[in-house]
Amino acid sequence: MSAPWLNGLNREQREAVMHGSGPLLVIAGAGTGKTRTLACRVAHLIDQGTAPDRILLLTFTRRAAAEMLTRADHMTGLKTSSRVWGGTFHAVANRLLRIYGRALRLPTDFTVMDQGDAADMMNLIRNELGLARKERRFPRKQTLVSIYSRTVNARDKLTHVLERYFPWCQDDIDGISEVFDVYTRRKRENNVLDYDDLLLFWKLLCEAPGVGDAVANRFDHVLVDEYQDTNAVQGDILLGMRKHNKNIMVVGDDAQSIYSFRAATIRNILDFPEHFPGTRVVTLEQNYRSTQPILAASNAVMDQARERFTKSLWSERASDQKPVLFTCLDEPEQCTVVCQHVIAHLEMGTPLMRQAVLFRAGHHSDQLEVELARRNIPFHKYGGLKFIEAAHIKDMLAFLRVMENPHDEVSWFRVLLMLEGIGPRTARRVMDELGVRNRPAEPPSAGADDSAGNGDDARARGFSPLRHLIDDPPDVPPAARQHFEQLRVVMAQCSGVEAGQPDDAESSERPRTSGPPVATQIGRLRHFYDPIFQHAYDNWSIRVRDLEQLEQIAGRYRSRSRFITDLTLDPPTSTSDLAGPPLLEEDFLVLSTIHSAKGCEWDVVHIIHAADGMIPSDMAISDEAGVEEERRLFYVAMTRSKDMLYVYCPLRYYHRRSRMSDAHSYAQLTRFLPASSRHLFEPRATQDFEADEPQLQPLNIQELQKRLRELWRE
DNA sequence: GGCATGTGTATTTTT
DNA sequence: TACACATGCC
Repeated sequence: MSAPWLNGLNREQREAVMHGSGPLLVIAGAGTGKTRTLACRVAHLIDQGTAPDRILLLTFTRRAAAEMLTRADHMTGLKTSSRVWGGTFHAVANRLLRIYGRALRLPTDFTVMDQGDAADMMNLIRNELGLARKERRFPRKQTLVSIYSRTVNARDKLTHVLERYFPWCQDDIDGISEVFDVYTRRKRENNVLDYDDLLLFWKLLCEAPGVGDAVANRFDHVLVDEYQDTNAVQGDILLGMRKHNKNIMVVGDDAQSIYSFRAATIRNILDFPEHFPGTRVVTLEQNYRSTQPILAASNAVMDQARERFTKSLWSERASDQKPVLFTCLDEPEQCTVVCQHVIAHLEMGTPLMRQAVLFRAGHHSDQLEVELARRNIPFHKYGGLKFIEAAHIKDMLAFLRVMENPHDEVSWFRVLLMLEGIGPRTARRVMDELGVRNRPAEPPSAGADDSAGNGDDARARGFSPLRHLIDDPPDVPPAARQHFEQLRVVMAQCSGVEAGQPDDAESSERPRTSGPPVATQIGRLRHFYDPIFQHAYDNWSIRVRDLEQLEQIAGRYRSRSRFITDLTLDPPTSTSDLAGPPLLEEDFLVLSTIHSAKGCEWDVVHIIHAADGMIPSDMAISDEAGVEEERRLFYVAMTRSKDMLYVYCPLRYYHRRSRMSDAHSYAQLTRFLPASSRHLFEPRATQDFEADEPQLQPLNIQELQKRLRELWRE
């Protein structure tokens, strides 16, 4: 009675898939068929009679969830996957809170702030409190968000977070906690949630008497992928979701934990068996992805790790080809050689899409991108600066956000500052006159059983800053008047709030339900925005394409609310996402940060900038844990490769201070490839290199040997 | 009060 | 290189 999709699984995979009830921990090394196992598990559960909508599949990206569910559909031959609750923690939190949020006195029509919005709000508060004009430099907005986020996600004390991760901010602790205090309140006043709130409120939801059980009981099975990269709050959420029903499966690999900067903690996976007594542990060790020499080199990197789960990955994929360690003179040479190798593999039959160039930081590929463009090699870049972070996209979204949530101060501020003749002062006054912050407070929840919550709408209704703008616009300086009037008109058109309409309860606070389709709204807004845009940005002719793309994406949505939320929770990761599925004949090389490459695989992988200071990043080497994470990062990069791995290290970096200067410094090969593991690689370099800089090679080896000795002394 | 311009500085990874 | 902040002019 073995289902067809069980054929071809190995013993351990089958054990995980067929697991009955109760907690299951799958330690899945790189390339051991983790995705397949999860997909099979979903198929199996559905086949055994579990209703698809009673399965919760938590993944790291929406794409990962979609892929697994599609695979599950193929196995069962059913089209049920769309009913499974699949997605990231944040996306699922958003969905649940819109259904159950009322129990926490959380209005269900909140909007979600991304990190940029959160930073802007921090900045507003920072200025309001007069902290920007201190004699000493107060932490920047982005730093404030990082501190806040870590404190929340790690469930840590501010003092400890500052001491450990932001020691240079310790003197400002009073100001920081004041900012956070206002920030927390302001988010409620503005009816917005940040990323951290989504998790935090989900956790609170689980703990709320009555509703907590209702939320948990909604699911018969909870499955979690990439469990090594979850944080303390996410750990709590799972505990809360499985208080009674213990059907939970988590899959992860401690050797691939690379998100500690987002407060992810390895403790979740290590302590899982204690949190869920009776856990069955299954370890997947057969690697189906990489050739044996690639695996040997990767394992050698992890063998030097300070602590780890012992597992020994093995592969049946024999090969004579060791990974190539290519020593380049400098970065321009690295670009040249990478391009040559990419073309060579293409000519030998590996399409560009089956090849990837991986790097530590988004800007590490800057020079390569220029070179690829020069050679007409098409590529798509993942990670790094995203579409959604571009100023003109944020501008356009600010219009939509204001209409969606007229209490969103950050977006109002952004919108008003776009108008010529309006600066921070006037913007503040206009917002005050519109009553942006005067959102009627949610009435106290009558208690646990009040989840159906009703009747509290009356207080929230009857008043909207948007209606105020349309019916009774505040006065603005003469220079801004015409512009402001145009804004008023376009907002009225797009929001569906007609001037002079009676203040009827259905439409006054919730104009969002009416109005033209989102794409039409964007089109109209662009009429208003285009002149502003062209004035504000020198390179507007390039950026205008982004606005067109935004309009195009909007065409897929009926609801403005969904459009904004999706864009915030699942932003397009590369230009490819924007164009929809690529044409069949279209081939492109993948450029990706290592973080964004998680879970992916390619036939040929090129890791560039394998130099100390790049991998590990200079920013991360101040403490031991940081270096260890960089090591795992390098390991993740190496194990993405199936057939052929190139590791490149430029030996010389130019300082681009001035064009005339040829100042440069010498780099060391990454410390993760000490002399002792060098035999696992095939060394290559350009011929002229040794003649050019003969003294470099011995110098490096000495230094590396010194580090190796230090390792032993530990 | 807005805005253009100049100066100093810090610079990873992402939901 | 971009951003935060100061300065000085309208």
